[in-house]
Amino acid sequence: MVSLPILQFEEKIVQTVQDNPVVVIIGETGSGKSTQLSQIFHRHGYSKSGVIAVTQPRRVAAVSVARRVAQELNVNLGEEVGYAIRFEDRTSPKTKIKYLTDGVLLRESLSNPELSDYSMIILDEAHERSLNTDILLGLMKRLVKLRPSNLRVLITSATLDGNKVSDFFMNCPVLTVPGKLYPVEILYSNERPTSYIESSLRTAIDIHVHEPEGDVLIFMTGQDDIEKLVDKLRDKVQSLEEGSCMDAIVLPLHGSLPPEMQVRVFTPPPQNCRRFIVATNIAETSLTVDGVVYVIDSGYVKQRQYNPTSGMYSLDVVQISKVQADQRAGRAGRTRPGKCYRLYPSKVYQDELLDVTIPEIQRSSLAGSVLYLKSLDLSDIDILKFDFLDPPSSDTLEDALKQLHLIDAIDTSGSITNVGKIMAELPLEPALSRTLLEANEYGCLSQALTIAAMLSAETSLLPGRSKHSEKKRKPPPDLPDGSGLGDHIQLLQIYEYWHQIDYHIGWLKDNDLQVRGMLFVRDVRKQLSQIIQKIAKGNLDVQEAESERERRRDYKNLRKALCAGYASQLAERMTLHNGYRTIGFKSQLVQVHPSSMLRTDDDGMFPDFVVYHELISTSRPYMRNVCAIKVSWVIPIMKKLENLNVNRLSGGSDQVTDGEQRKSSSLLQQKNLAIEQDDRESKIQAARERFLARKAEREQSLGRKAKK
DNA sequence: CTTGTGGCA
Repeated sequence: MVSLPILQFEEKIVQTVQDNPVVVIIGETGSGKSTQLSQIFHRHGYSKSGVIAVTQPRRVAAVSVARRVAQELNVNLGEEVGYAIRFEDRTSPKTKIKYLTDGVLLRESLSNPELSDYSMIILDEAHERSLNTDILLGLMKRLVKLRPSNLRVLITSATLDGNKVSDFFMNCPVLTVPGKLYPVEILYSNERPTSYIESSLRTAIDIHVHEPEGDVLIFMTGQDDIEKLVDKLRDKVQSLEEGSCMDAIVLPLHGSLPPEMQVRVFTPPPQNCRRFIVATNIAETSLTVDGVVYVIDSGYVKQRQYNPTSGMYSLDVVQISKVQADQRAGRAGRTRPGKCYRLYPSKVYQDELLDVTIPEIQRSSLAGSVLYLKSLDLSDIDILKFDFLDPPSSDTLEDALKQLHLIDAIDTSGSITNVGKIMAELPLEPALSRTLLEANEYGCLSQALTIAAMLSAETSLLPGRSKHSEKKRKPPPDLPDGSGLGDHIQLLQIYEYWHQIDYHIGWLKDNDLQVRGMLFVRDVRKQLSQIIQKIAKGNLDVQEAESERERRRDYKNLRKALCAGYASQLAERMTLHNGYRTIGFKSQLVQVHPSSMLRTDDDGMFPDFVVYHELISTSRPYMRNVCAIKVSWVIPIMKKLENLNVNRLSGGSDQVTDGEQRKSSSLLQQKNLAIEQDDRESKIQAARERFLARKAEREQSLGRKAKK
């Protein structure tokens, strides 16, 4: 503990912080910055005038670091040293050092914009550049001007962008604290491999045969590649001559692995046995595997990116940045000197890899973040000019404004509305928070809460189609089917059934539903209910009786509420086939994702209009999680689209550009088209719906009986 | 006719 490098710099750090409102600390791995900085300033009296806050990008980190600091100070966790993460606040009035996720700090800033409880805010791991960290960086820049005398801000970062952060904070001082990593020898390939699975395999076996003991960590891009390599590696290791080298264990490691499989990497291997851990970038920062001496770095990573013009996400394999490459290499030097095999030439590292990873804020939809910033009521700030360390493109900001306007969160001049203010208080995507408010008007809040919670679950809850299993798929054993109306309704029905059987875990397992995910959903739903009750200052019906629901099997009100929430995520079916054209974004042809529960009518056709939760481009552009809606609900949204003026939303000039004019006239055509369709098909549509509803009811009651 | 890098309120 005493040997932590950072303690040798204590006086220097304290002195610098005393003289400067913002200081950047470059602390390499093992410097002890996460546990020591807070204690240093606690010792020097900074906790007398307020709490010292340390933010972490991840919940496990906030908890584990707080635990360690409490131990080192020999106090009970939750008293002088505490932490706060979603669903769990372990702090008390005695708390002087508080570890929290940056998401929690953002929420706190909503109710107390000056964050007056804190005398010092330490943004740890800022180089990871999470969306939340980036917003906090912008807020901190304002806050130190508001509280120059009684707030100190520390930002920890990586070597490669310390100066950039310093520039952002008016050339604040940068202190570098060495780490405690052992040297890592970097070995490059002569050329880029044609298949990096094969290349990883060769390198791994080479290490196994020729290098002394020590575990091998291999970075791959995703689950598929990991499974392939794990299989090949196991085969190869088995085929090696008995006694020619030590034993080997091959372990996969990625986020969709069940927790009990993930923790296997924490049990040390038996004597004279080498472990190969084949991992995604989860092992870059989130999980630290002890005993790794060799790292194999493919040089690639999977990244999700957002296209603001089309509203479409894609998951692409891209080259890592130098920061990531260095981070990966560092994983080999935690216990003793190690080696890192980069499966690309040094020239690629030098010339092609970006210095730092493109921050998340430039790769995501910003509707939620923009709403958040608007709700802070920073009167002097035009959102397009908000001072970000790396500003998002104006396309992304305009897209966010447009989406927010379509769901009534901001008015035509871009100011936040009362509806928007309430929405911002809910920890949800704007589409879902808007749905909740609308559902409350229609008397189906309880159902909407469930859907919002289900869609908040980070990973997919439903069973995926396993590839190696037989092709004919069995109908899902017990799962409801959304009455054919789509995936939102199915998610609702699944949760409601689980609720009825008292959250029985066995039922989840029997139906391949993720237990962890569903428990998370239950927590989220509870939290959302509490927040919305508090906002309404009254008794909202968040736990509607089952008998009530039974009478409305077509979920009409609920679907109407979804339509309001997803006003910017509409699609219209093509006349002759089941493809859809998106409305609102640059119009594109998209398909209903094949996993969807949306049902076709007797002619094999999907509904004329749907809302979708997400556009994702994989093998083709798909809508994931769709819900059938009626054309009459769409008309008012079309009208709004037609009158939309993005320039005004962003507080710019009122003049309509040529481009805007063209856009709105084509929207007008869209609208007319929709009305024609309405006339032609409304009767048929009504008949279909009645039919579907009846059929669904029949099936529902049949399903129930069969179970009993 | 088929997706899931990693996080967070």
